[in-house]
Amino acid sequence: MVTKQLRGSVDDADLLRADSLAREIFSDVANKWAFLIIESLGEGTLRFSELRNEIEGISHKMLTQNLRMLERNGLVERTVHPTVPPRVEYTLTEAGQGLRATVDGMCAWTHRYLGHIEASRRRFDA
Amino acid sequence: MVTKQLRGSVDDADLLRADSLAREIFSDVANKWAFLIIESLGEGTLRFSELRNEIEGISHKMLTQNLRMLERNGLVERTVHPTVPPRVEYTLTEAGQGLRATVDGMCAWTHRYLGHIEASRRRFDA
DNA sequence: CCGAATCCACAACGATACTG
DNA sequence: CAGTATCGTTGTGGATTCGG
Repeated sequence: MVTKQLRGSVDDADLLRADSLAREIFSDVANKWAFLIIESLGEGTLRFSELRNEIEGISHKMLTQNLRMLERNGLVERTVHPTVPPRVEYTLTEAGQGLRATVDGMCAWTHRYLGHIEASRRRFDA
Repeated sequence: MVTKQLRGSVDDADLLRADSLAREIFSDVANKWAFLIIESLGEGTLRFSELRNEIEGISHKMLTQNLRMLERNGLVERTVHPTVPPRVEYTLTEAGQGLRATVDGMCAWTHRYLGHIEASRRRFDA
């Protein structure tokens, strides 16, 4: 019983830890720049400057910041070619590929309901 | 030919408009609170206060703000019961249900790669 | 119970300049 | 070309209060 209680509390602690971690990951990854980066890298490896061109409106700073974050969470792999000028390439890891389906799903959803949403907005704004 | 040119430019304009709208929707919806709200409403209608309890750490303000935004975009329907005290219920529309799959996918992904991510973080932070 | 408005601390972001 | 650092501005988000 004591064992069970102990086991129980350990499991609870683990669950709590896992939950807070999950929440943290959610906060990191569920933002528009991260999604757009993943979407862009979905088709293959890209250089920093290529990403910058691909994703309209993203600043140098936001791109580096989000790439670091995605790298830290293991969604993106960064490889530096020690040439001159330097060449840095980014590619999705397996985990990153795993999220691609989600992001693609959201893109599809957006286009599917575009008209719907536009209409709803007009109604609401009146 | 003129017609074709005209048609062409109209289509281009439409595409541009659609793209910027899509981007706008992305900016609105691809944030953690919106996702957590959709996830919570996935199981059925909830009151404001129930949502507040369900979603740990969300402030009164963030909840109202995001609910308005989701309502404006037609993902959530808001129904007020004119009782006293007032009772306000939120429920997913068809469009909202459409996003549910995406959000669920992300939740599943998070739990699937939790260990992966934790390890990657430890590596990176060294 | 729900929502809107106010105030304010602090984080996000863009621009710029500098390094390898 | 890619990354870091700094600075100034804007905006976000929490706490609180008042109103329906």
